[in-house]
Amino acid sequence: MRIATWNVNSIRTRVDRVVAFLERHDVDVLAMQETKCKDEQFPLERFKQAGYEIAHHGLNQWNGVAIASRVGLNDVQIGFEDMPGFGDPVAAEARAIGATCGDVRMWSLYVPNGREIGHPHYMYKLEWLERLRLDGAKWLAEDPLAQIALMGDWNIAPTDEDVWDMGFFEGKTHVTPPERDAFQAMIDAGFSDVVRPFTPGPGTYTYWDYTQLRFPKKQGMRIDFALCSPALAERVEGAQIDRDERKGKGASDHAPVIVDLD
DNA sequence: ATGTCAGCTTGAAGCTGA
Repeated sequence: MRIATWNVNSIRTRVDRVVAFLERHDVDVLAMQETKCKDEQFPLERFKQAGYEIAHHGLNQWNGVAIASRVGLNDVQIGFEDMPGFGDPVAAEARAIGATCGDVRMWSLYVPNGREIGHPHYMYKLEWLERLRLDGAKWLAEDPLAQIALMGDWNIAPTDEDVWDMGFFEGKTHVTPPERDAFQAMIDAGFSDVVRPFTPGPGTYTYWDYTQLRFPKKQGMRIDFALCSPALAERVEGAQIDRDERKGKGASDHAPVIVDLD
């Protein structure tokens, strides 16, 4: 089985590219982030024609997460237990959706950006990650053999190798110790980065800012991850980052990350 | 931050978010 994750940065703008990607790579399950639309605006029919079912959660033009599957799509869950909200009034955002696809419990996750160090959104990001970790640890405690894939845009570069220039990120989010600690806590809870062994760095990224010619200059960040439970990690046979999808007109600023399971 | 995007408001250009 082949699973993947991709921050598509608007599914309505990107649907042609996304469906072509699924077919080109023969992907069974895709976790999408930043669909940027409400449920009724999601281009369901295009996926259906290609043979995929969709579970989508979108509340407005911000965030939005989805799972496309051609191997079943069951027990859909919107958000996780005690997932923090944001805003005034505080409300849950469309940042997490889970579904069982074949024998894998898939999650599409869009971790809050954080905006600036010390910003309320930064505190929200850390709290969101902590609650996700607690829920994830609980799933594994309940079933140590659970096959769980936490797929998504984590908005964290876990090591200095994961950004093009640490100097540039001084005083910025995505690289701060509290964010990195929160990411490491997911690893310590039992979810491992199954892509890195197949895509070593330095210079291996999944995201390049649209501005300043970051992509042609190879100035990116590695912030999109597939974190797998122990039982699922054992099944991983390969992984790749499809950098080609960042090329050309109409590209998302993120590249898809693909994982092969036995 | 924005030599870039995307979506919304609104009726051409400004705002938010990334």
